[in-house]
Amino acid sequence: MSPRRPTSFDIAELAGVSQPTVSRALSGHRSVSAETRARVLAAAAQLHYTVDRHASSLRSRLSRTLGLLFFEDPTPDDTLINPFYLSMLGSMVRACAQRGYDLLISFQQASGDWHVDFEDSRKADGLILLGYGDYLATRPRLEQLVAQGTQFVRWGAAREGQLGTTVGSDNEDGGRLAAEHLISRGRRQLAFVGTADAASPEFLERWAGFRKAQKAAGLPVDSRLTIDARPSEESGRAAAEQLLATGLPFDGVFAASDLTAIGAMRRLSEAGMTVPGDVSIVGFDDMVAARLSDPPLTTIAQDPRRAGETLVDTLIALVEGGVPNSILLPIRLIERGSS
Amino acid sequence: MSPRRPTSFDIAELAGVSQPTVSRALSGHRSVSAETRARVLAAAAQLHYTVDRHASSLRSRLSRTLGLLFFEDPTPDDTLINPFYLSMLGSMVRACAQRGYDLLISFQQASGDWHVDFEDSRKADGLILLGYGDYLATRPRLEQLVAQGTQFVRWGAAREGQLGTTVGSDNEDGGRLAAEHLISRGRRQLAFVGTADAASPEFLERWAGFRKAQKAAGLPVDSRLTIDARPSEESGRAAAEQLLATGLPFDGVFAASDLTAIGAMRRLSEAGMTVPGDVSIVGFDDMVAARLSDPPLTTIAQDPRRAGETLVDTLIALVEGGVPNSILLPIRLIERGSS
DNA sequence: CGTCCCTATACATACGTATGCAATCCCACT
DNA sequence: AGTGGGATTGCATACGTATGTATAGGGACG
Repeated sequence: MSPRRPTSFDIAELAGVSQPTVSRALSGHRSVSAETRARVLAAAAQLHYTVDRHASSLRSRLSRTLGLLFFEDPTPDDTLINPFYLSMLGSMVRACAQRGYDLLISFQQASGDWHVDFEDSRKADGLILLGYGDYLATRPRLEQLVAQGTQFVRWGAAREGQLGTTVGSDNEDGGRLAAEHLISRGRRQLAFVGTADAASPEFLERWAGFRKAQKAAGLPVDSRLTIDARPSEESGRAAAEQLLATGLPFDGVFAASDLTAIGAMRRLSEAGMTVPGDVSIVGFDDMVAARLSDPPLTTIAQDPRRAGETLVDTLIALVEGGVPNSILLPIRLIERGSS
Repeated sequence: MSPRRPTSFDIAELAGVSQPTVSRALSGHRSVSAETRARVLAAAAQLHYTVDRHASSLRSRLSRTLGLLFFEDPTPDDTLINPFYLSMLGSMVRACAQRGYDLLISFQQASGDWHVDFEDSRKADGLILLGYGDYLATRPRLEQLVAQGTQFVRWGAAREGQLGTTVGSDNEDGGRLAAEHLISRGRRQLAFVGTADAASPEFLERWAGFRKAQKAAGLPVDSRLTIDARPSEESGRAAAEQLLATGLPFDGVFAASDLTAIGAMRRLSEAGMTVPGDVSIVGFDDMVAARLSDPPLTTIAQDPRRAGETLVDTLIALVEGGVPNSILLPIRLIERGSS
């Protein structure tokens, strides 16, 4: 165990300058001559000096830390975080490290006091909000965040008149891609499986883009071919059941989530329909299981790496005084066997 | 934006005591009378006071933060973190929050300078090492950690003469469970698919437990029925191919990973074997795809929630001066259709 | 009634850095 | 040579908390 960790005073003495000069030299302040800076850096390297984050943060009132807040689903299933969020984690950590920031991770209930807690304890310079949505009930907390001057970026659907900065995938375009792909495969009677109400803005957008492209292609849209379903295999199976029960003909299905798609595909196969012979299926998410399903699932993929990087970059821009715009990330189609 | 954030001096004035008394009252120091403490707490609540983490850490030399270090695989695939590690994340965050700690997340290359960086910058009181293994080449860094007095806990195989504290699943028992399950299903000629060398200690243990149980049951062990494979579907398919090529009869397969199991199962089906008619298959991990495969995969499951909690609890015990033992977590069999 | 001890509180200070301001130096310009 | 100004550097201090030490108060005991 080392006797004592070196401070900027030790560096100062070794380099023959004052402590403030060390601080300025290390932070790249321009009023330090090149020669002095070099001497300071050499001394710092020699003693393995690192700035003490706590002292630095105390003085500068900046923590060089971003807070990553996962908001819990209403269903408090402990271990299951939205897999897409998890897949963003890697690139977020990396992007933070590159810019010299740390990433603090935290779970919050949308109804909790997180909006004051983070500001009060000064743990983070800015917040990344995952899964917070834009629900009316929780909007007051965002308003307080803005009032406090706390910087934050949300992942989600960018909409008019929204508070703060948003980064999200172009879900509507994803819906369009799905529709156009099915149409290009000669499909004419298209069904949508997934939630199409305002409580799930992302699903709603997928639905809207899908239906819009359908109309644009001059195809009829039958509202009885929109089936409500949640992102689970069971719900997908149930939705397929309902679809069959309508007695209506259909030859293409777009599911707003891969799990739903896989469940529906299973159920339709069991009912004697062949995939992609009788019906083409397109999912959404490109989760691991999509590649493994039988047939492999054609799906719409978001880019988690880019999403994470963009969130971090946007937040850092905000924290450092910029005024970045909300961003809509492109999305792409992955063609596999199910269509 | 509030004019100024309240400090312990503000609380002191409001409660009619001195600043040190506020500090002691809030930290639960016993030399503060119950009445005074109540007055301080009331004042703190009234002003929404929170301790400034930076000042507190600077003074006390404790950050109340744990560092979570993911070590990268040799293959630098950006977005893919070991899914099991990700599934532990939730419970780790929760456990930290419960104990009043924050969790800082970071990626490291095993060859990097992380071992000095974290100690020097005082960012965390202790480290959780995920994926660091116990490779000879990297052991010196662990030694330096110990020499510095840095507290850490590793996830992995607990072995004799190891540095520091380890938490891991009882992989050997997992292998035993797989073997006994297959045997209970009447299987007699058992194959192992996965890595059985020292570079992957966890896989090696699964293999060892599997073979040991086989011998204990009086079954013959044919080393030609141990096939090398990595955790991917392709590798599983290739392994099945090799297995068939041996010409040896087999009626049970234990794969050290679900992905391998699914790949092997596919390939064997294509080759005309029925599952579980001709051959029973057991995987390892219980990933989402295991439930979705056809037939659903019987598998050995680790408990990510408990794993995360145990890692955090152990590290906190260490940080707070305890001397916790290394821990081996139980593992369980999940029976599904593939066996 | 004095002494001692225990309890509860206040006083003083240190943690390590960043930054406003003053001081110095050197050079150019008049 | 005198003045001014830009470029560097040093001085002093503040950030907000935790803790060692001193102090005041109040019983208990002889």
